[in-house]
Amino acid sequence: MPELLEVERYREVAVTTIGRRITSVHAPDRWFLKGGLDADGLRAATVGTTVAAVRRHGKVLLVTLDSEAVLGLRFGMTGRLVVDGRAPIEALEYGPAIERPEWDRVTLEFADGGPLRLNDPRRLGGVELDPDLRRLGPDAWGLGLSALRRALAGTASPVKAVLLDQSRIAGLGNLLTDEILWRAGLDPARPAGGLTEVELRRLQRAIRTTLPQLYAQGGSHTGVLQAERHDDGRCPRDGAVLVRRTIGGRTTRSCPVHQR
DNA sequence: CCGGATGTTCACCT
DNA sequence: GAGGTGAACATCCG
Repeated sequence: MPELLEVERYREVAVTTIGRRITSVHAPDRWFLKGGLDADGLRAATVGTTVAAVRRHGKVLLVTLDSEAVLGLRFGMTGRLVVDGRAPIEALEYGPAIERPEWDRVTLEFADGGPLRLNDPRRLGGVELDPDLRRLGPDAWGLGLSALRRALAGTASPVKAVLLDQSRIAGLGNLLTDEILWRAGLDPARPAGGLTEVELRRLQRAIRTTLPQLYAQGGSHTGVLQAERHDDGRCPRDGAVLVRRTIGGRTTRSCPVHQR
């Protein structure tokens, strides 16, 4: 999905639906509804209610209704949010530039204003009623040192795999994780539980500074490593040819010189 | 034509 | 039990 920076932009446009009453729901794709939810159940839980709050945890957008039901919206890799015809992100980095109506997986229509649509070509996202937030770790934005220490403790898994694990820390995806580890000067394959206190501080600082900076620049793909994500890509810091590996199931690029 | 791409989940191994 | 791998979802792009 979009990583937490992109979902944060979705949140900003979604808050404009607060106070608006839902008049109808379209959910033609059964597969997109998660946790045993079907279109009738979604309709019963939402139609006639008013949007009371919109917030984000990790990569999940949470729409709270005045019935106290909560809709959890996930965007997979290619999910777009469109509200009142406004798409905060027109084209995702790895998604199609165009938008087709048949890719609208869930649509909420309101008594006033245009609809909220989740448009997802690849159907990797989903919508859930009352998602279990206990399955998510603390949000990566503003993550403190003690929370990071807790998240990494007690596992020999590669630090990158742990940063990607949404139940440990919520919000980081593949691009952000590579960028953060590059900035922290840490090898993504290092066992998470084996970091020294000094390294933990470096990592926490990289998380704390990278997220607002890339957010201000326009998203997860605006890191300095992004332009070098190809064969023969070189480290922007010291010029070494970047190493490409699979860690945590994802393509990982890192500098063999300064990431140790 | 083939392989891979900001993600999650699950079955199946080791 | 902890981790890792591959498949599935479906489309676009180089």
